[in-house]
Amino acid sequence: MLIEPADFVGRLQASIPLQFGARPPNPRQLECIEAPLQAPLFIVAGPGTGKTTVLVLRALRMVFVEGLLPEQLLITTFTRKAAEELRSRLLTWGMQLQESLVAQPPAHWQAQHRVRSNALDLNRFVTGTLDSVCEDLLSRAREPGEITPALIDGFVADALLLRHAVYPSGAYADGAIDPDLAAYLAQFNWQQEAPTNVGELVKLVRLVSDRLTHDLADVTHFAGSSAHSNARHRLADVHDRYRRHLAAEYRLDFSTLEHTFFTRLAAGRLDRVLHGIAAVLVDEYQDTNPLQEQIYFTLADRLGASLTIVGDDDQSLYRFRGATVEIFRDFVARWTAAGGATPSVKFLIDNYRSTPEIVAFFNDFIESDPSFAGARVTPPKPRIVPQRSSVQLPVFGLFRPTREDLADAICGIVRDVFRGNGHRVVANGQTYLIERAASGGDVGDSVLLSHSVEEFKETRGQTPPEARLPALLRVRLGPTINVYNPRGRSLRDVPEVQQLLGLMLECIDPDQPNGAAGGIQASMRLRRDSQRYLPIWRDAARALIATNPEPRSPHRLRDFVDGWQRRVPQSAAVGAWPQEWPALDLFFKLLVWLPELRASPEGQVYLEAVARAIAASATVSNYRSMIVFGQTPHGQQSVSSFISSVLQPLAESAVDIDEEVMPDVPRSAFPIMTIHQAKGLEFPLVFVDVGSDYKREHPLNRFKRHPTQPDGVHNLEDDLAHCTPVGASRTSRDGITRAFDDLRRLYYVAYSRPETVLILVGLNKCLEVARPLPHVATWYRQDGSWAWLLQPPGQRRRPAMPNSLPLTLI
DNA sequence: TGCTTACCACTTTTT
DNA sequence: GTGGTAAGCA
Repeated sequence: MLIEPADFVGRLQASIPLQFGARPPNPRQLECIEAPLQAPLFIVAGPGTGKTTVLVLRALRMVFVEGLLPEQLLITTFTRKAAEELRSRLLTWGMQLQESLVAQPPAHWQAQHRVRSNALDLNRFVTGTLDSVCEDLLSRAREPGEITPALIDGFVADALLLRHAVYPSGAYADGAIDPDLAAYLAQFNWQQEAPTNVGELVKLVRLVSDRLTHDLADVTHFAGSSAHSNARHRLADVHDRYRRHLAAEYRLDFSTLEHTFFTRLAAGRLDRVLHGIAAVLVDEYQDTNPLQEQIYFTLADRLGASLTIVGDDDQSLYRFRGATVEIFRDFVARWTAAGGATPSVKFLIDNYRSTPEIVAFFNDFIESDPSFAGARVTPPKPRIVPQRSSVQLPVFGLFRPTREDLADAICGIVRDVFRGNGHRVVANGQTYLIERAASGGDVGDSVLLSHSVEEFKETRGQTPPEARLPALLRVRLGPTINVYNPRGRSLRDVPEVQQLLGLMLECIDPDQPNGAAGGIQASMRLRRDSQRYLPIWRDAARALIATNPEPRSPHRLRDFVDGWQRRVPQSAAVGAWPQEWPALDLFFKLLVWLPELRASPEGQVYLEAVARAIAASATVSNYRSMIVFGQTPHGQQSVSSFISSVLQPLAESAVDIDEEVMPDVPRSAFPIMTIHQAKGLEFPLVFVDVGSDYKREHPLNRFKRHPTQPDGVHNLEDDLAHCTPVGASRTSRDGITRAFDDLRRLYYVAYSRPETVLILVGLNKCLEVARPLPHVATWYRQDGSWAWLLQPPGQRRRPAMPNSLPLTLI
């Protein structure tokens, strides 16, 4: 024992004082940190209660007090980002503890303690997402002569699924999808539409196949069901072919990675690499799937490892990828049924993030529909207890007649708060002042959370796309305040990216001497999106060239492009045009004329995505994204190769942006994010969009506010219920009810993000009583009744306005 | 209250 | 393109 149990907390406070706001861990947190290792520990932790902190401190206690080595701890979480955060805290706090031991050795220490403490290698904690840990351990468990399976990404996996399973099975033949299969799969598609092309077919087959794996389904049983018998047999065949192909080629996709890990683990083939693991700690357990649960159970069982589970059933958001909140909800029962010792259950309910008003709001929200109670851990975690003191600001509601008015109002608040002296609100005879933090508050302290961050609604007719709230904010806040919404627009639609891509295209593939547009491009058979976008990009480039942008020396943009088109060097110092030129180099040279793209945070995200697309093509294209000189076949083919392998995917929106490029959202820009992205984050000022899109009660948008039918994913769960062990626990609540549960959890996450100010925003329509717009976010219940509208006893007439608003309208 | 016509809306997330 | 709700009118 390096540290006496009683000394541990003291040293924590001394060495990591800021974490608890110079306050010792509260008694509940301490109980979780110190709970004995023998029994599994199940922690239900509400938002802002420091659950990751507790997990990290429990891990450190295991090392410094219980005497485990870092390499004996396996700690997993759900996303890469969370995993990085966890690891960084383990390292920094662990090192601070180590330093405190050097500076002030405990009284009982002898020489051996110092040696042991110095020998502790905190880098050897086994941490990561479960997938990354599985991958790592599988490759370490490799026997001599055995081939290490390679992990493939979703794009490659789908290509293999199509080629080696869907086609050979006959599910798609003579240009048509097996009608039985299409009819069966329709129920799992959103809006219940049958797949009409191979792309949609693969997506749905992937959905079912992955789910069969995640749910540990009995595939024979699945195929043998009487309903949709043909389709099920076909699907089981596709599933089987795909998995056999992957196995034969030593490849793993994400679900087979976990499954392979599980089977080898159960067969004892991983005992060598897992030897010594004494504790397994899992964060975000509410998003665990059945296969992952069995991995954890088997790990704990085979290794006799101590199990610590942390999560919040009310914050489970990942059903679409197999997350099964029931596994968390029923953990105690499932664990004991599997033969485990009775777990110790702890609740963390002290919230250090939000003001009492905000905590009361989300507490009331989660309890506002009695039908949700059955979705929660029993007994449910108690109401969250606010620990911050009030700053005398209620939760606000900002509702306006039109989207434009709403955008204006939001902009006014953001400007007043971050560029002015604060925003003053008079409501209910009171004056409230919303101010930025005295020490360096900036726009990045606020955020707009929305179901979708898309800036434009694609309308199918000829009408121009309609601007959504994020687009209106971008225009109204600019140019003084930038918006940070890199996911709001497809790369191909961003004006600056269009200029860049157009310039590249103009350089490598100029018009023919006779004036025909894009010589080589014109000769290629391009798909529809490319035919549409390539000319748009060229136009954007020409318009930019025409403005003669800075810098104009040593040469103008026009001269640069002209030089490239004629393949004549600009500088006399360079003799002839090189035999081949890397496209990436052209890309970087052109950036000189695109300062916006280089300077803005969004621009950097876009640039990274385009650069990655070019680099990726270098690995698949024959020309390695080189542009070859001359009117030769190679010269032409290198250009057409670039167009088809780089520009075509960009035109088809097949290139994803990666926000990890920006480790932190820039402080000076106004961030807009989906609620999913905001999970785990906190902001002083949060706008939650509860209804900027809904002009009327319309059936086509009910699914995102008050569903009338289950979503595809709920139907899939129902359909597979009979052939998977976890099935019955899911279907104890029917599909439509689970759809409501999901919406409630989504807005619970949104409402628990703010530290100081929460403002619900939407159109006036949201508050109408005469023509109601049912929405879970505005506290409508599943049965259609409205928690904001109380019927006074004895009165027959409904009130004209909601009369039980838990927020202050501004 | 019943009928006709105008209007509106058709995701999101990750390993 | 489609299909249902809102709103106007009798």
